[in-house]
Amino acid sequence: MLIRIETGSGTPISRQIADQIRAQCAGGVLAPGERLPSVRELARQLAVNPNTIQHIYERLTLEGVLERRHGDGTFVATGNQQDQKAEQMELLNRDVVRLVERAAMLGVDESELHGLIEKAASGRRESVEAKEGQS
Amino acid sequence: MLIRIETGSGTPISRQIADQIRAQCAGGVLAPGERLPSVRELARQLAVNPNTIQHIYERLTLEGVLERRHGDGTFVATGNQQDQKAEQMELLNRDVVRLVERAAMLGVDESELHGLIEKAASGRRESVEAKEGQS
Amino acid sequence: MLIRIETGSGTPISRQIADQIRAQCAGGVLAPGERLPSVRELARQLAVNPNTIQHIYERLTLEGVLERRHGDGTFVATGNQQDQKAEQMELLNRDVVRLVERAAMLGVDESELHGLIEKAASGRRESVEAKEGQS
Amino acid sequence: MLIRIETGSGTPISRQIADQIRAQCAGGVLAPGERLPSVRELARQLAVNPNTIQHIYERLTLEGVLERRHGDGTFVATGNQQDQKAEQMELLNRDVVRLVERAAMLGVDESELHGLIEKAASGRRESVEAKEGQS
DNA sequence: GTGGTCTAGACCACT
DNA sequence: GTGGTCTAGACCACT
Repeated sequence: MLIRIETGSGTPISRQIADQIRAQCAGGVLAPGERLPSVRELARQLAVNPNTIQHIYERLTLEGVLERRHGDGTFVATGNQQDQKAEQMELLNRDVVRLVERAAMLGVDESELHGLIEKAASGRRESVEAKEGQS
Repeated sequence: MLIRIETGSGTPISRQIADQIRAQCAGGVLAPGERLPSVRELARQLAVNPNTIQHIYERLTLEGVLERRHGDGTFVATGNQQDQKAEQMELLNRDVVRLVERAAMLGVDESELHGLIEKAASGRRESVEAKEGQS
Repeated sequence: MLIRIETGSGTPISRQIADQIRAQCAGGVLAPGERLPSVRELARQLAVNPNTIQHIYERLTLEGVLERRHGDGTFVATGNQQDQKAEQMELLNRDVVRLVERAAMLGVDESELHGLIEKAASGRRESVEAKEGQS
Repeated sequence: MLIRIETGSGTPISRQIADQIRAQCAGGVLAPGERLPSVRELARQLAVNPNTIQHIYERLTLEGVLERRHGDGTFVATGNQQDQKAEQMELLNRDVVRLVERAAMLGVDESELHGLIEKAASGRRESVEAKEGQS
């Protein structure tokens, strides 16, 4: 599983991780029924405390995004992907609206904003390709 | 001064307000030397506790964004607009990068994202025009 | 707030506490909008770790039973009491069915079970009266 | 042997099964010396992992509820039925007390609770008669 | 080996 | 003073 943490961004790491798992489940990057890394394993990978991951998995389970099987593991919940995707799209759009407003306040117009998006998207593509080249 | 508060968005209102004042000062929507509403007046406008505005003004003064003149009022600080704008642009860009990543995880590609931006921008234009028509 | 913990019953204390708060909110013993003890205060009262209470309050907030206001306190959520009561009644009834089955396996018939209920209910009444007499 | 498993009730299935065997041995539904189904047979009947049954039989043997005869089978232990019944009755009563408290918190009084018990008991009788009719 | 509960304690953000 | 996040680590239950 690919999770990126940005430290010192103000957003708590647990929220960053949860948001990314939620998005990947809703978007299908993580398929329904797929097994997630164990609490300890993901904690090791991301170099965070196992309790933090435990907390995130627990929360996402309550939300219906994940399913936990005691003594077995944690899995992407099956069913209602449609609803989850719709909800995530709504949240994404809300953030787009906020971004546009902040940009306007800074005197950044729409075309400049499209430019920033483009640059970020191409930067992301390169970074993903680099990762894939590694493995 | 135009500030929009989004309740229930997770982001504390004091941070929402401070971020918007910072952006408007950096972007020139609020010009250097311009007088801001009094603590009480802004609190009334936004329907928040005056203490909250008091703390925001204090903090932004420490950051060098605002200037308080005892017995007179609070003003946009003069000078170093350039630095502030650069800093705000960096923060904006960081959020753009995050947005692009979240979109990608949701299976939303770059062109769809441009579409969302466009819709939000035109929505914003209409809402601003409506407000201007009122006053 | 009146919470009773039974140690050594197999049921984790966090579940015992959460169940009782849920029932009291659904039943109206705790009224909508009412302030709950702070995390630290309830932890002290019940002699459990504050983290345990934090966890319980967080979970009940996600469930929509409570509402937390940062820097202010924790409150009984307003609205949908009806649904909550119905849900709690269903859970209670499920436990009644289980109890009846276990009793049957032990060779305890319905009338004996009614006797046990009666004794427990009168025991509870006395204990509550004693508590009220104290204060 | 009649065992009912309720999935998704929070209580682990191994505990549900063990509790029911214990209750039936204590209550005499399973008589002292009576042969239990083999590990594999019971696992097949209940559609659970044979390992789970294996552990349950082991544990109940340690508790003195069952007796395993190598190369022969598993049997209800002889003797000390009295003690077992007393212990089970105590556990049942403890659950009755808890039920009464939860009901009280929900605003359900004693007479309503008797009604729920009655309904559950008559529902159980019907279901048992139906099963007996089948075989 | 997997998840579940609980304690202990630090540091931060908000009103 | 209130809630929010995070680390560290113990012990238990389930497969």
